[in-house]
Amino acid sequence: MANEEKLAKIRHSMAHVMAEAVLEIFPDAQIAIGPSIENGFYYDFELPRPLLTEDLDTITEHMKAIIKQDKKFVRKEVTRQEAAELFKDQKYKLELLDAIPEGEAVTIYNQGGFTDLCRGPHVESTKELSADGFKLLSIAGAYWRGKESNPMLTRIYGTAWQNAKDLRLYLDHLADIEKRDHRKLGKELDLFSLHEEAGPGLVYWHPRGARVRQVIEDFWRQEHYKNGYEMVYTPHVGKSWLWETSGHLGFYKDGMYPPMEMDKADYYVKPMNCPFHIMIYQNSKKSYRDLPCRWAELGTVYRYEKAGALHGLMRVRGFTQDDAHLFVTPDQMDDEIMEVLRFSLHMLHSFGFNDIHAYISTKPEKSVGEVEKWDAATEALKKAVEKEGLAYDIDEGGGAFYGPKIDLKIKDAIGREWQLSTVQFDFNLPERFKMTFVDKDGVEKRPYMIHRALLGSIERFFGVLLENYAGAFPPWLSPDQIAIIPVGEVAFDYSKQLEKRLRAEGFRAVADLSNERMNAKIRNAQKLKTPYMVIIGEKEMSGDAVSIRYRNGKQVNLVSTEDFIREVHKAIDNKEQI
RNA sequence: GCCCUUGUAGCUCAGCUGGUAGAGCACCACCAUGGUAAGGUGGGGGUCAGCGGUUCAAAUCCGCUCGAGGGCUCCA
Repeated sequence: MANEEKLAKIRHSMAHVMAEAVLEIFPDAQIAIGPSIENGFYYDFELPRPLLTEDLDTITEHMKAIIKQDKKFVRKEVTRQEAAELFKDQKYKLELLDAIPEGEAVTIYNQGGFTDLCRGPHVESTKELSADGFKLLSIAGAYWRGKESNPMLTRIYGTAWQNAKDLRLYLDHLADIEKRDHRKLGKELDLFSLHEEAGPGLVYWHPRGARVRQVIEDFWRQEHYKNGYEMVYTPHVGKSWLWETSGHLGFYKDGMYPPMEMDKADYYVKPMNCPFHIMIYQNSKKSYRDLPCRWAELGTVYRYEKAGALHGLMRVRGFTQDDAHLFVTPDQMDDEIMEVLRFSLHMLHSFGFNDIHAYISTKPEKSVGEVEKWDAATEALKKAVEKEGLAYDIDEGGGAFYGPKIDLKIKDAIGREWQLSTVQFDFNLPERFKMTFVDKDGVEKRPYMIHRALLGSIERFFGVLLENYAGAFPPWLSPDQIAIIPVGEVAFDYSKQLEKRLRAEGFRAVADLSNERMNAKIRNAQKLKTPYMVIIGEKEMSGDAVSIRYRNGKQVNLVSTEDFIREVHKAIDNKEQI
């Protein structure tokens, strides 16, 4: 922790050094804000011209020179008038000064050639900064104070560490992230594609990607049946009545694809599945005996995401939610929430995610539904999280206007967090659709409605899996599980028969009978990250055996085919990574 | 939506300050029949994202549009 504080000081000080360097190069620059952030720092400027990547080199040179001068960071408390005088040419600083609450001390830091309005803290001197422990990474635009209506400033991002070695490690980490990029892997492994000419943000699943998706979906359905859910299918479009009733046309219209007119009615492509599930609920009068209803659907929805927000599979315009809605009586709520949470964890664990953190979001200022309901629901969420012994944070006031929620974030193989599961109460839709059930006392009451998605969306989840495994899926998920590689043409027939035999076992096996040398076939299977490559030559043919080459390069020769089949079954059944 | 960057063959990319396009991989054909990460030879394939402008001449310069990348904002 002390180390984190030290790094934060280094990074914040580095931001000041960068500001000084930028002012040396552009004396007329307006400086805005420059904090330390995770792994580094940034500073926002208003510059006389756009920055080029080459400028980063120049700025870096200036920064190194400043660092070597062993400049002291001197803190000083000043009056507002003094500060206003000091920053009279810096409009953003003056705005910041105005924003400091009356009565609070105004402090400045000076490092010789540069003074900044800043509350600190900083290192004592630039000699504590490492001239080769930092790197300027990128130039970006950022709104002044994060407001879309404000001017766009130029932000320079950098990373800074205590020494060159730590910087090296971090840059290696960045390279690792780049290698794992699901967009790149998706291309290399021939899993999916996007086609701008056919519509941005819409995903095309290739055969190899579709195989993985099938495995995920089959598993998902099977587990849902095991856990008391029913599957439903609902339409992809609905008349405006549906969206007016749900309220989407009122507050979410911009997020929806525009309407199609037919028979004098407007039809909208669904951005959510909920109203459709409610239609099923409304189809008959419900008794407390019918509840809880647990209805699940892999529902494909379309949303108009802003062009700038689209990102590979992670943020798209058409995606499939692994959705379910639970309609429950008030006294079923606690148990149902606990079950949902338990089930979520089970699913995440099944896919190899064991480092899970929960975030509970509570009632925001603007909300619908009675306070008692909010309290009861929030309490149910907390109890469930505590019962599962999950680490959790509470985001006070961070819930949606219609109900509190739990989000689960997992950590992937290289420590990045991804939000997958979400469990949300909804006090809005049951009201709007006037949903009821008849309770024991014969009185019509409102059911509680819970939305939940365990994997989030199939597209995004697939992207997370891809990055987590760096494309090397464990055998149970791998598009191809076994590549059969004949040494020469004499082994082609045998290889074909072996392919048949392995497929009969349920394995995704493919014999490579192409006009290539064995070396090239191994290389190709290796590039596709196929977990098992089995080599078939005369020795194997005569002994009903295979020689296994694992994708990690490990080699086991002349294993009996029966033993190999058992081994693969075991790995698949146990969802092992190899 | 905004800022910066960017758009050359299916993929990865080269093409200096303007003179009507190249490589490797992939694909096709032929030869080679091969024991653990690319065998050889030949061939086909591009209105240089689109539209407009400057110019004798534009992949190259300028403008607009569309898309992509990195950010910001947004993600009820």
